[in-house]
Amino acid sequence: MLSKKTRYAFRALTHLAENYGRGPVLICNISEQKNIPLKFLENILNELKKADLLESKKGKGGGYYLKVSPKKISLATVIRVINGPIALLPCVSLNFYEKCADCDEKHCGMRKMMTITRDATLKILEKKTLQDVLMAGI
Amino acid sequence: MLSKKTRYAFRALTHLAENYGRGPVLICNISEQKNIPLKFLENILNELKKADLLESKKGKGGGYYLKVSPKKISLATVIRVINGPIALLPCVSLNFYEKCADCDEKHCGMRKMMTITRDATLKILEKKTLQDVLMAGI
DNA sequence: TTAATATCCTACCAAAATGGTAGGGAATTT
DNA sequence: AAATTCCCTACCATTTTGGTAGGATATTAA
Repeated sequence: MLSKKTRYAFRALTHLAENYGRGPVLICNISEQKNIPLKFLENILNELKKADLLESKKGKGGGYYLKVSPKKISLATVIRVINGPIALLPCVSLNFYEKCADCDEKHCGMRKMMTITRDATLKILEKKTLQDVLMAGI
Repeated sequence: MLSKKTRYAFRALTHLAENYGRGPVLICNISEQKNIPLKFLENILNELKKADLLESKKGKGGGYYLKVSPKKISLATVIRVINGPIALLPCVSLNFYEKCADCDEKHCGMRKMMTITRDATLKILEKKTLQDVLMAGI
């Protein structure tokens, strides 16, 4: 399951996607309109910025905005930044790989099943973008 | 990610699958051979029993054994019993559904994306069984 | 009928993750 | 220099995770 934080992140990002190309949006506006605790949102947006998905401006007229088009931000990317691994086992994760303690990876049945599962999941999550979320929401 | 408990459950179940049809297996045997903390394993097996995947016998010659063939136990079933929901959002879960706080389900883009994702994931996890895990491990 | 063998049940516990809050610092604009 | 806005560090309560302890209960065999 995605954490509450990740769901907040998606809500904030779709708001920024709706305002793509119209300049910075204030944290407090997103917070109010999307009903996300202000201080919590602050650090979510900051993490997304550090992950190079957002850009920010300080001072009057400042705020946050998407660094690239909503078409170029996949759901997989967002999930990885805020939620962590997408795979069901660390030993089949592409971005957060960790070796298993006891198993021989060449002959581990679970690993093979989880690899197939990961591929099926990623096929969707890598392809679908913030743009798709917007379009599907109309 | 699957919890450690869920991974223990799968390891225990594959052991029981290997011994399917040969009578009960002792908890302590599974614990030793699969390197799972004994007391923790006790309650994992018990949960699997309550979920109707296992049967048990007390006293000498007792132990645990699969209630049905490894071919009939899907990975999805095991995950749901020990790990919980498979879907990425409660509002798209088939077995653990919960309504979202703020969204109108008919017009929620995220919900639609997560439904597609769930279907892709379940297509694998519902079809693959303990038997497949055994076969893939050879 | 008693001892041995196994599972079953309840309760507890430490460590980590989750979902925040508080308060001030630093950059930018007017 | 004042106002605005993001940025950073630290803290905190609650829940989840990953166990452990100890005895109760059922079954079998002598």
